[in-house]
Amino acid sequence: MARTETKKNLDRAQEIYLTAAQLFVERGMDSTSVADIADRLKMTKAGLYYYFTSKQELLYQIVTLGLDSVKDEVLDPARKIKNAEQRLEFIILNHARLAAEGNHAVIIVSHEMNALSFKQREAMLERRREYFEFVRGTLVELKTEGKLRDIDITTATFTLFGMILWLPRWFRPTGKLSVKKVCQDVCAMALKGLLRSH
Amino acid sequence: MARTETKKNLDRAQEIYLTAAQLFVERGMDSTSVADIADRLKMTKAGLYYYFTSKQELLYQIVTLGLDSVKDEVLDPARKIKNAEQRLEFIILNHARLAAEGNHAVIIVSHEMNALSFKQREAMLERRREYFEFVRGTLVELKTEGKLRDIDITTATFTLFGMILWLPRWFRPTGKLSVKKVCQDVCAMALKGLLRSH
DNA sequence: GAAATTCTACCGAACGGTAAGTAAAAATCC
DNA sequence: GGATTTTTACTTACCGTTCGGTAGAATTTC
Repeated sequence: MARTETKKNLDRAQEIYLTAAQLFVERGMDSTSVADIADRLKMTKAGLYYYFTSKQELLYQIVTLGLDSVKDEVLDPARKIKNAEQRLEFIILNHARLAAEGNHAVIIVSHEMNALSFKQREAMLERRREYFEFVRGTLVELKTEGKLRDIDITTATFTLFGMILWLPRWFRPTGKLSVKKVCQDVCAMALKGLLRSH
Repeated sequence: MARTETKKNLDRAQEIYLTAAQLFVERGMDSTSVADIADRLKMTKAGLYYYFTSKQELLYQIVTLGLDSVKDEVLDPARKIKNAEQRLEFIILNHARLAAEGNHAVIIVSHEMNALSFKQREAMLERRREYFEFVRGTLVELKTEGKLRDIDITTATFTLFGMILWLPRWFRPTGKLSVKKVCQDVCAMALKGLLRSH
């Protein structure tokens, strides 16, 4: 009756979340019906509801997955880097990599959130804010070191995110540009835009 | 019965398009029902259908409005600027201004297009492509002049658009940052990121 | 009074979600 | 270790609501 969190169950749940995430990125959440998700997984709509209680909760699970990815692969490792300039470079390169590789759950975090409940949205915004403040803090450090150009730090932080988060909109890993090359270029452009030349 | 394009009619139609555009930006197109648009305009759903034949066509009208704005206020004036560096600065400053001021029709152009028909989408993508190629061409010019940094030009163009088009996601003109200041900062950051220092 | 504009009242389709049922696997009992 | 019970992982069939869209009447404008 109620769902128990066995290992196998978690694997299947993740598979479902990732498939849904892919569809949400492809066509948007509102244009993706629960039946569409079921079709791609070759099961029925009702079968899906064994794994989540509402479409809203499904979205929340996906968003959580995306936030976990950024935490594990960008935020936590970056915290260990003392030097602010090196840290900034690490953040840009690795967040850009996640975005360029087409990690659907990560991509959704910067998109759909109107569909979440108030509490869910607050929880998610808080985690996002934590990450934002960490990056902004790195820029503040660089400012006190005299390395940052003379532009508003908040504007700089948001605009940096714009450069990174725009990647999934145009970049396809199948083209002639590699993920690595494109991340390096975005990183170079961002760093030159942010830091004084010396 | 059928709609004639009188002057007054056009004014009212534009008012309706802009109100719809605002709602589409606020909540997304799929989450905005035609009845929602009618409510904000203090009329009924059926009354709205006097001005367009389908929700799809309404979106297309809005997208056309947005593309016209960019053409009139960015593309056409920029074509008259001979110097590539000055032209690039003009493009960034003015496109950023449109985005930061909250021109809803302009904002939609970079968002919703899955909802369009194939023909509509092609027509709109063609106009967008024209603008993209113009900006890219400016970067190519700067490259031949030896002024551009050593990064892939396509990546540079898309990333520049990311910086500009991300603006509406975070910036609100009511805060302590002015539209002018934020556009100048974004422009400075972009130019430093793109051009060699001399 | 004719044309332009907006309303009332409704339709059919699609959607999110649920109730009831079930085959197969797993766990429990003796 | 064979029989019995329980749980897992779904399915079929359906419900209530909302949505885009329409026909035709009513109202407003000139």
